[in-house]
Amino acid sequence: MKIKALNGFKDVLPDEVGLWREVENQAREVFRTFHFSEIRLPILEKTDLFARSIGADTDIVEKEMYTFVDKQVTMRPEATASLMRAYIQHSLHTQKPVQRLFTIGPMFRHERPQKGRLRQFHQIDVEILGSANPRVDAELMAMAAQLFDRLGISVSLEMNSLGCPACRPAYRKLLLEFIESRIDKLCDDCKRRSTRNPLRVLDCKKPACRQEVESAPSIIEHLCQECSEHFSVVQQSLDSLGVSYQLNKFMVRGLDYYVRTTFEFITDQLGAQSAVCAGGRYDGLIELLGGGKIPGIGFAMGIERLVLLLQQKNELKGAGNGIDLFLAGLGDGASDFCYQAMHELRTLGFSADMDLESRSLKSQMKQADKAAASYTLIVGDQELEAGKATIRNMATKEQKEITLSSQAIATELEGGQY
RNA sequence: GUGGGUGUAGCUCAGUUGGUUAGAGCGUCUGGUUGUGGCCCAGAAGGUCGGGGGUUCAAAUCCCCUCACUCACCCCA
Repeated sequence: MKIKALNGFKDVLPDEVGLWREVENQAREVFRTFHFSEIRLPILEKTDLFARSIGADTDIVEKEMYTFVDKQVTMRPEATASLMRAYIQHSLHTQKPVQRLFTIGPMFRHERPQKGRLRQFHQIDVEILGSANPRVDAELMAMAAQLFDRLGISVSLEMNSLGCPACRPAYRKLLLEFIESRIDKLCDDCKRRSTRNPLRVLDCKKPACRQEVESAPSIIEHLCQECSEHFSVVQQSLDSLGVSYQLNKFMVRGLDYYVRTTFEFITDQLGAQSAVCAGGRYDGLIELLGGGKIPGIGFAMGIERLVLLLQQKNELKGAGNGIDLFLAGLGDGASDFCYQAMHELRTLGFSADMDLESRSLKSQMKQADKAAASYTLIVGDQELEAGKATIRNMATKEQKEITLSSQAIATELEGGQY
C-alpha cells in the first residue's frame, strides 16, 4: 500500500458511521430538549485567537497547533475559542441575554496519537453564555449525564472548583509553599510543573507524587465567599436533579481560562484517556477576547471516545443500512426494465439497487441478501413477455406475481410496512 | 519530544532449532444441472512476508539501518 492517511488521521468506514450517527443524533435530541441551538463554525481561525484564549504558554499553543505560519492562521485545536469569537463578532448577547449553543466537528492537535486520541479528533462542544448562575452549571452537567444515559454508556462525574481571580492567587501561593516544602520528593515532571503550572502537580499520575500531594491544601477549602457559595449551590442543584457526582480536589484544568466549576465525566474503559467529557466555567474569557463582561460555561466531549465505548458495549452494530428492494433481472430486456423501474422507485422514495453485471440469479439473490433487501423483484424473459414479475419477501420467503410496473411494485412495497 | 510493543492475503492471525511451489479462518468470486439468498460442500482469485542492506549453499525466521502502526509518558477531550 503506497498512499495512506496521515499519522493520527483516520477514515471512518461505513460500518462505523452508524455509531457516529447514533452519538450525534442522540446529542442533538437531548440538546433540543434542553433548548440549545446549533452553531456551525469555521475550522480555520487567526492564530492569535487561540494564543489569547487558550494561553500562549500552554503546550497546545506552543507546539501542538497546525498553523500556516505564513498566513497567521491555525486549524482549531478546540471549539470554545471559535465559538466565543463568533458570539462576540455577531453580538449574540444582544439577541438573548442567555445563549445556549452547541457545535459538532473536527479539531486538530499535533500530539502523539494513542488510544482515544488522534490528531484530527471530533468533539461535541456545548456552551451557555450570559449566566453566572450556579444552577446553570448543574443543568449543563445534568444534560451531559442524560446524554450518556441515553447512549447507555456508564461514566462517573467528578467535579471541583478552581476558584476565581479573587481567591486563586492566594491558594496558588499556598500550594506553591506546600510544593516547595517537599520539592525533592516529587518527580522531574512535577518540578517543572511547579514553576509552569503548579495546579498540575495535583493530578500527576505517579503514585509517589500522588502520595506526597495527598495532604496538599485543597482549593475547595480556600475559596472566597462568592466561589464557595457558588460551588455549594452547584452541588445542591445537582442533588435536586438527581445527578450523582464526586468531588475531586485534584482535578485541575490545562487551559488558562477556566474558573470556578470544573468537571469531567470519566471512564475506566479507555486506557490512559479516561475523560470522555470535560468542561468548566470561564467567566473572564469573553472579556479577554474583547467582548463584554459576560460569564460562560461549557464542555466538550470526544466523539471517538464515545464511539469506542459503544463499540466495547458490542451492541447496535451497523444497523439501518438495508434497502427496500433489490431488482434481479435475467436477460437484457429484463435488465433494461429493472434499470428504469429502479430509478422510478428511487424517485418515489424507496431505496433500491440492482446488479448491472448480468450475473446469475443465484448470485443476484446473494447480493440482495447482502444488501439486506426487504424485497427482491425477479424478472425474467417469460415475465417480461407476460407483463408480470415475481416479488419475494426476503424475510418470510413468500413470493407472488404482480403486474410488471413501477406502480405495482411501489404498492407492494407500501403494503409491507412501508 | 521520550520510552516499550508489533509489522506475513482485504480483515484476524499461524509459520516449529534458518531448509522445497509461505498457510488457516473470515471476507470476495465461481460452482453444487434446468430461474431463487442466509446453512453446508467444492474450487478459484488474492502475499515485493513493511522497506533497504548484511550473514549464509539457503532468510518470513539471524544481525544492522529505516519506515509504519500501536500503547504509554509529556500534554490533553
